[in-house]
Amino acid sequence: MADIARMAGVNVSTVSRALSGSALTNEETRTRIMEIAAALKYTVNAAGQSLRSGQSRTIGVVIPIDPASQGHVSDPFFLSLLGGIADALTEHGYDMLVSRIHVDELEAASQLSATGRTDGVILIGQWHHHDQLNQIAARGIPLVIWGARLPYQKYATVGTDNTLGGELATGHLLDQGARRIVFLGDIELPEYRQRHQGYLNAHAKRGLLVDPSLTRAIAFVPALVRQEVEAMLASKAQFDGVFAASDVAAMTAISALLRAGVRVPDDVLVAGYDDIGPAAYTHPSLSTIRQPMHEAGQSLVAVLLRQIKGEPAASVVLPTELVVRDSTRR
Amino acid sequence: MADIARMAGVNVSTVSRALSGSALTNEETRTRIMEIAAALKYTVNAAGQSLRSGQSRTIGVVIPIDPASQGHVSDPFFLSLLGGIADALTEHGYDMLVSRIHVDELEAASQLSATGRTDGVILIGQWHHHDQLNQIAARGIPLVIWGARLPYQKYATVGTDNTLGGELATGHLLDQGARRIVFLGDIELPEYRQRHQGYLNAHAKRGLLVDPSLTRAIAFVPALVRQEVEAMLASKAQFDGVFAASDVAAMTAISALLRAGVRVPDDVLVAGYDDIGPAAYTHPSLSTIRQPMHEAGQSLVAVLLRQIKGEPAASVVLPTELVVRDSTRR
DNA sequence: TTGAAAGCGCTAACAC
DNA sequence: GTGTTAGCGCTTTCAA
Repeated sequence: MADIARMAGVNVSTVSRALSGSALTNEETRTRIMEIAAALKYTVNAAGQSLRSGQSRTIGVVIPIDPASQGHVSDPFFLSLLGGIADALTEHGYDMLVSRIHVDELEAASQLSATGRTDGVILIGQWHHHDQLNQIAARGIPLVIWGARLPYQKYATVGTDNTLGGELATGHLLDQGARRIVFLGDIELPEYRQRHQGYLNAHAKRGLLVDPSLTRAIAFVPALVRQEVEAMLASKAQFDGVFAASDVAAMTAISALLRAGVRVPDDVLVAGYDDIGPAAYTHPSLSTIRQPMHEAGQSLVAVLLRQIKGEPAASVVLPTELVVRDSTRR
Repeated sequence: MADIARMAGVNVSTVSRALSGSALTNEETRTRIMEIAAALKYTVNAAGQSLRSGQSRTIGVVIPIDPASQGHVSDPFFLSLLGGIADALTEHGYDMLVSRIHVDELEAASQLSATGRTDGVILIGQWHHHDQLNQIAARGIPLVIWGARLPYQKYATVGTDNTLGGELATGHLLDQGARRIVFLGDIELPEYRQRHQGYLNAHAKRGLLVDPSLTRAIAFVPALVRQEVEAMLASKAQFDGVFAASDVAAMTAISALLRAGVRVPDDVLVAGYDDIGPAAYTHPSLSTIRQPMHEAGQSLVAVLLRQIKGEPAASVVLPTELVVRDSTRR
C-alpha cells in the first residue's frame, strides 16, 4: 500500500480510502490509485484489515458431527444448504469458514468468534443442546441455528414449520388411503420430534388412532434404516405407509421395501422430508416436504448479519409445502 | 495478552511463547500463564497472529460452479470429499475456507492466497482450465487439484486412476455379458475423458469393437441424464449395459430405465463411479469404482502442506478398485 | 479532499 | 528462560 501511495504521490490513508470506496475521495485520485493497484496486482491484506477494523468479514458455518453416524454426514441436504448459505454470503461480501464440530463440543463453535476468525456463526442443527446454545447466545456471540423453533430459546433459528410439514405429509398419506403409517426419525432431536408431532396431529384431526409401535425412533444412518425396515418386515408388522423424516431415509426405506418384494406405492405409500434433488429422479419419484434451500441460506445470513449490526434478530419460519410425486400415488 | 502478562508478572513475549507451546519456556511459568488465560477465557486473536506471522493457518477449498448445472453442485460426492478434507485439515490445525467460484473465474481462487486469507488452495476438479491452473501454479501459490493427472501439468493433482477405473468398470460389464455398453459422461472434462479412455481400452483388450454412437457426452444434471436415457429408449437404440462416469448419473439412469419398464440388471447392466454412500443402499445396489474419500482428503492436505513448507510436491494417484453389487449381477 | 500519526494484537530477533 | 522492542498492513481520528 505504501508503494502505491508513493507511486500515486499521495498518502497511504488516501490509498486506503480509495480502495475501500470511501465517499471522501476525489474521483480522479481514486481512478489513478485503482489503476496503479491493478497494475501491481495488489490486493489488500486481510489480516491487516481485520486486525485494525475488528471485523473478519467471514462467517463460520458449523456442521456438527454426529457420533451415531460415525462422523459421516453425507446427506445431500447439507450440501444444498451449504450451497444456499455460500451464495448468500457471497452476495454480502462475506467468506465462509466451514468447521465440523463434534455435537458434544459445541463450545468450540464460540471459539471461532472469540478468536476473531469469524464475525458470527451459523450452526446446522440444534441437536440435543438447547441449553448450551442458549449460553453461547447469551454471551453475545452472533449466532443463528438451522433448526426448530423451541420455547425459551435465546438464539435465533431459521427452518421450516416442522410440525406443519409432518402434518401435511402424514395427512396426505392418510388421504391417499394409508391407515397404518410408520414414522422413521430420531424423535430425540427437536426437528424430528416436531415432525412426529405433526404426524400425531394429522391422525388426531381425522379422528384416527395412532399405533405407537409404528413410531421407530432411529438415527438416519442408511444401514440402520435398512435394518429397521427389514426387521419390521420380518416381524410381519402391518403397515401400508411410511413417513420418513428425511428424504435419504425415505429412499433407503423404499429400496429396502423393493428388495423385499414390497411394491411402492402399490403396497406401501412412502413420503419423505427435505425435497433434495434426487427426490424427483429416483424410481418411484418421492413425495416429500420441500425445504427451500436457497431461501434458507438467504434467511440464515440475513438474520445473522442483522445480529452482527447489533439489531435484535427474530427467528424465521420458511414456507413449508407438500410436493406430491409417484411414491404416494396409486 | 498484556493483561495476562501483568497478572502473571511476566512480559507479553513470555505469554506468547507459553501459549504457542514454545520450547523456550519454563514449565512452571507456562502452566501459570495457561491457568490465567483459561480463567480469563482468553483466546489469541487470529488477525494479529496472522498479520505478524504471515500465515493464516487456513486453507481455501474451491468448489467450482458449473453453469451447465445452474450453479447447483449437489452431488453427495462433493460433500464426502469436503468432509475428508475437513478432517485432514483439522488434524493439522488448519481451518477450511470454502468458496464457490464460477468455473470461468478461477483467477479468483488465487485471490484467496493473494490477500493472505489462506495459505494455500485446494481446487475440486480441473474442468477445462488446464492452462489457467498452470499459470496460477507458476505464480508460486500453493495449489492442489482434485482431478486427473495430465501431461505438462505444473500443478499437483490427487485423484484415482481414472483410466484404470473406466477400464475396470467396463471390463466387468463386458465380462458379465454386456456387449453394447452406453457411456455417460462429459468427455470434455479430463477425468471423464480418461474414464472414457478406459472404456475404450477394456473393449480393445478383449478384441471388441465400440459403437461410437453409444458414447453420450452429457453433463451430469439429473434432468439431462434422464432425458438422454429416455431419448435412447425412444429411438430404440440397442444396449445392454451402461457405464455412467458418476454414481449420481448411474442412479438417475437406473431410475429412468426402471420407469420405462426396462429391468436392471436383468435387461441392462449398470455401473457407476465414485462409490457414494447411497450406492450400497439403493435398489438395485450399484456396482461402481470406489474413490476413497478419506484418503483423498488426507492426500490433498498432505501434498498442499508440503508445498506450503516449500518442498516440491508430487501428485498422488489413489487406489482404484471395483466394487461389485447387484446392478451388474444376474 | 488529503495528510500525519497512532495503534489494532501479536511474534521474533536480539539482548541479557 | 525471560525482557525489550520493532513492526507486520491496515484504518481512522484529528488536523489542515
